[in-house]
Amino acid sequence: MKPMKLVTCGLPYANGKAHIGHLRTYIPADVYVRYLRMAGEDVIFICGSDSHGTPIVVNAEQQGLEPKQLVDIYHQHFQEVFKALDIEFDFYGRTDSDYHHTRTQEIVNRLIDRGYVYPKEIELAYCPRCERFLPDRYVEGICPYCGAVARGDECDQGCGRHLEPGEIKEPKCKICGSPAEFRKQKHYFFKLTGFKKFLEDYLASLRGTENALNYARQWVRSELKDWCITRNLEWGVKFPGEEELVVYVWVDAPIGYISFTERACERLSKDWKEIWLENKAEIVHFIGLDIVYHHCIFWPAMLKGADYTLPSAVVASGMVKVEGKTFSKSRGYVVWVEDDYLKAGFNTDYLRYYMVNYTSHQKDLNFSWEVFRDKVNNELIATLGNFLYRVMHFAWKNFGTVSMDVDDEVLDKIEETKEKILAALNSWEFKEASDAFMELATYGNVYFQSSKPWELIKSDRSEAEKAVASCLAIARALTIYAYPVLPRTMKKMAEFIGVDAEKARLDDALNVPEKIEVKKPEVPFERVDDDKIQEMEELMMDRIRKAEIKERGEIVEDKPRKGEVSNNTSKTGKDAKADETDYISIEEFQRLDIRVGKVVKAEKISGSKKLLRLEVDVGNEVRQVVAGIAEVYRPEEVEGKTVVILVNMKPAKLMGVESRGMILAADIDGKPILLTPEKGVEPGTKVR
RNA sequence: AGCGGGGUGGGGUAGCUAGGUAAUCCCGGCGGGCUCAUAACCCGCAGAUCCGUGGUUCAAAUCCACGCCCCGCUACCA
Repeated sequence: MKPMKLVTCGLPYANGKAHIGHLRTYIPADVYVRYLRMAGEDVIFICGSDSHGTPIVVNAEQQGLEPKQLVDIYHQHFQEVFKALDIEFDFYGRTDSDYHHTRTQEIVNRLIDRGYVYPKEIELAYCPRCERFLPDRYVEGICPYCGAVARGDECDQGCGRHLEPGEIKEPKCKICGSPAEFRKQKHYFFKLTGFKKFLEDYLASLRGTENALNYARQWVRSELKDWCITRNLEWGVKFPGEEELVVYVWVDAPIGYISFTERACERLSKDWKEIWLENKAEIVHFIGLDIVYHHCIFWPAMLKGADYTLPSAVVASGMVKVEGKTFSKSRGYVVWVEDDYLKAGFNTDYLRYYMVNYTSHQKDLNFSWEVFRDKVNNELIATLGNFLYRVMHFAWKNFGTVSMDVDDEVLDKIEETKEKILAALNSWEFKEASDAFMELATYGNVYFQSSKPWELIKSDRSEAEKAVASCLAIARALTIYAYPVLPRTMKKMAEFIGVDAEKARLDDALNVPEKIEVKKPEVPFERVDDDKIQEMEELMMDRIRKAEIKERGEIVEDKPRKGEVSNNTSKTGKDAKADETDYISIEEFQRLDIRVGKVVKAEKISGSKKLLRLEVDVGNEVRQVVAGIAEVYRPEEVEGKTVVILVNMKPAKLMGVESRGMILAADIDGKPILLTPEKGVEPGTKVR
């Protein structure tokens, strides 16, 4: 009998809404669990909200809430989002629950009893006004080495040097802005240094994705430091014997994997001790790349110290980019799951497919609305959906019930697909798994196309039925194989041919019944139309623009500082270049004939995504100009607009259309924003 | 700065840990076929000096060195 499997996902921090970056971990994990179950494995799948830590306390305070109330909000939010996306945990807990506190204290006590914890006095930043000790990220001051504005622990914007506590000059509380001071405090440390040898051996045998393992191995090879595991906070798990201290969140958060397992096991009538104490299960952690060292270093050392079962695999997903840019909430490069995606009403299977199929689990995933549209329309619909529908529809219309005399070659192909999926899962390559069923769908389309049942039906009904039977067997296999990725749609499609996808096993794809009764099918997927995508892009552009404006305000303040430090940063290259800019004379500038123009007509250039053909009134004439603004502006938006145009631009032909002039625009990451005069100005007015 | 991961046709992506006929797949472009199917399906064509420079080898996208560029992480934010 195969060992039980426990699959966990990194706990979302209950301090903000779910975004697309979260899904990069949760969707593949859910897909993995669904596949395992279909392969006949016994799996427990758990997760929960990470409720503790300073940011939650601060954020709650700023909103006039108790920490628990804030956690309530996001705990609820995440559960709703997961439900909407068919991410189904056996148990979804929260770390501010009693049972979790109990388990955490039990483990911390074990570590203390075994001599892995010792007290030590350290200096910490304290804000007298907030009456709170400040984590380094909440301390701002001046770097003693280069004079740049720095964070408590690191000169993050200047020389990059690591700062020891107390080293920073003029420390200020980032929350209230008042001066901070340093105070001596007794804290407790975990003897991580004693686990170096253990970790080296452990990491040599730990399974998982290379991105995580390589990173962790490297980390252990370098010098390990003991780990401070207490904080001066009210909110959290009390440290045994110290009323003033709580356990550091990164100690208690992973213990959630244990405490949530306990609760899940209660529901499932299983024994959690078999998993966490008796080493009778495989433990697989799905995490984001940013928390590798917690899961591959601190966490195993703690488990080892407390004599709990060690994880057998750590699977780390790559980063998420948005429209090609680094994911950033503050800069607007973010897709919110609820406010953006769900609100727009897209089928949730589309996003599941995108998250799984875009690229290897370890690599960076770029989310772009255009790619989203293309993947849905050209892959899910054109290849998979179309095949399912054309086959079912044809079978229903012409036969109703089909005798399943299936081509052996087809059965082989179905078997082969299953093998590919299983192999892919084994190496955590979910794209490969989903590519495997997409390939089967293409194979089905080719089979249908080349056997021409629509012709055969007129001459040889039984031959036609054979062809349809083989295609139906493929369609049936597809509803099963694709179910973990596209549960909603595949469940629906499976019903038309009498399959219960939720209960099916992968092996069932080959157990073809003698007859299949086909019900009138519905179209599996709705197309994603361009207008909707444009709407989503505009929503994002708007957000990015607003973020830009906000950031610009900040940059202005930052300027003097940047000048000061530019000599000893690695970024000097760019700055130096800026200083050496070739100046142009006023005469040279005057050679530019820049005028205000009015767009009298605008239309798309067929075959081009970026270009619009404009007719612009520049005062003495109407010019034809081709502008690369179609990605951001629709023709009807541009018509009537007053713009700024370089009139004596050398004429050029773009996509075969002559352009006499250039419309000026601000450039935000390659997206143009048209310039327009601040007051009403007649076309032809010179710009100087 | 250190460490880790990358740089492959117009865009995206596979292969590179076990080096061997100049390379996968999806969009997009072009041409053809089909009409059962959601302008969906099928077939074919065009298009890559596989970041650069050296080196190892009979043979390198694939191994080694140096360089350039992008990204992530660096333990008291989670």
